[in-house]
Amino acid sequence: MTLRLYNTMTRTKENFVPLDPKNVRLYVCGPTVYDYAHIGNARPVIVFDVLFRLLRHLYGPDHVRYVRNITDVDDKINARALRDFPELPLNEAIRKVTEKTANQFFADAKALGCLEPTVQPRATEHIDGMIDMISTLIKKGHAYLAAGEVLFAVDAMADYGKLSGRKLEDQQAGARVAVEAHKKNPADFVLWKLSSADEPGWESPWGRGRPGWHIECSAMSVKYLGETFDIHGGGLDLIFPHHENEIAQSRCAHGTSVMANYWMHNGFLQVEGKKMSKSDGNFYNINDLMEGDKFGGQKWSGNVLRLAMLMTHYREPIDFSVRKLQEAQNILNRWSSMVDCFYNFVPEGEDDEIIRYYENKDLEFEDEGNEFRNFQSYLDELSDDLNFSRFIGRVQADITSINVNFQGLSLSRSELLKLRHDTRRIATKAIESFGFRLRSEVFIKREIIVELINDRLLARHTKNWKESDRIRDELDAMGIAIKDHKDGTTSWEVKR
RNA sequence: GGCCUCGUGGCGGAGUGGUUACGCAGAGGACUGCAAAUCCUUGCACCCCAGUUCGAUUCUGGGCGAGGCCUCCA
Repeated sequence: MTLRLYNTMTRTKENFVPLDPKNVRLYVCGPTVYDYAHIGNARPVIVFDVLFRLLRHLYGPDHVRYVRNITDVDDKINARALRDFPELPLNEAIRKVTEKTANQFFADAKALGCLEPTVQPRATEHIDGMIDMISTLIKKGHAYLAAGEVLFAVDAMADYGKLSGRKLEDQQAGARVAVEAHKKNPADFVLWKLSSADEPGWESPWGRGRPGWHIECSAMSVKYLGETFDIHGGGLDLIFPHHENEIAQSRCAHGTSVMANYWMHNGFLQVEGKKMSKSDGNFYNINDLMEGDKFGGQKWSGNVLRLAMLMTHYREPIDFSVRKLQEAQNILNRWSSMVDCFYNFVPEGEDDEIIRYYENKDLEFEDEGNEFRNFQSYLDELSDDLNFSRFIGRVQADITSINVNFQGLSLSRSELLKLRHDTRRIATKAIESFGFRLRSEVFIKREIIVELINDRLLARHTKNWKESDRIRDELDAMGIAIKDHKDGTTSWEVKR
């Protein structure tokens, strides 16, 4: 099955054909590091991680290049630096803010089960590239100097506004674009602006200044992906003006007809039915949800946040709610219990004093399975414009089928076991290779557990239910869940 | 005002010109010292109106409703 993606440029789903299958190239607009990432920021990070992983499966892990930038030059950063570190020199204060924020972002992305992009370039390390590009634009007549700014001239581009379906006249008709005297056209946007002594700045042919917002992505994408590449992604709000302006800059500078062949945009997020905003008190950082008890009075793992985010199709608006997180938690518990049926055994041997369940081994990507269950079918679900709901549905179906007898197939017992084994293994591989962790990581002395369970078996034998329940609670507090079976035995597993 | 997206059961969500996934939650049952887990059974829907059609939730038009962008907010 071919990969189909919704392309904002054409407003239709299209078959994905890479420019070079040996080098599939994806660019996604990353965060501006002035404050910790909120859960709205988490959506594109997770969505495009799924796309990245899918592309890696389809074209091979070494043939996909994913670039996500860090915007570390921005007036909001300056403001934050002045507020948080007034005693430091500005440059130092800015570095403190961006370092700390970027590191937290990396930690958040990792906790959400996302792979690291191939390259994570920082804007401040690409100022030269931006200056070169601006010079080219001036030389080609697409930009001009006015009142200390270098501005992009939208009138010098015939099809400006194609991505957003917006005509210049419409915007002027709306009269919402501020008219500034020095601009030839009110829609012209800044490529470079001069900095005062107390603002960060770099030397340039137009004086000491700093870049406009849009130019950085054009400069970094050409450096790492070339003049034309495959997919450009980001949030819905970036379509205009950010992506529109990126296209204008890149195409006019390089003289190309397209910047990227496919433009993908994720939908927005609400919290408990309302737009997330600081003033409404429903504003949450990713970290708040994982570390604190701010949302629904409990901590939510990156695993749960990831699934909750993917339960809704990436282009649809999503209502982020406690109820949704609880459902995601329930689903993951079910998935995990399936895994435990197979993986949750106590390794015997001399060095098993410490039990370690979670194995962080690399997953293999080759297809495997049988005529009923195979890994490819999971990829097929996602290949329809990242339809993760169908992926989830397939996991559920496969888990259910593990308990089915496959009647009518006249299988032998060993064939049946093999079929179940395959199903379980493939489902596990699918889930884990899309960023979820089903196995827990715990370190507990095994002998302690065994001792407690033996004590409890003794208590149950003498019908000392009070003591029995007390031991069960004690194990529970250690993160161990137990099950009593008909035959009088007790098994246990690590809680998640 | 301009442009764009979307309206499926209590909730999340597939999908389809006709027989209406799946999951969560709920109800009933099996099992259990009580639990947990698991299994079985089960109720509940396609925003409104008109059109096309033998037949529309699915196609077309209109309406209503929701959300987004047009303000360097993912």
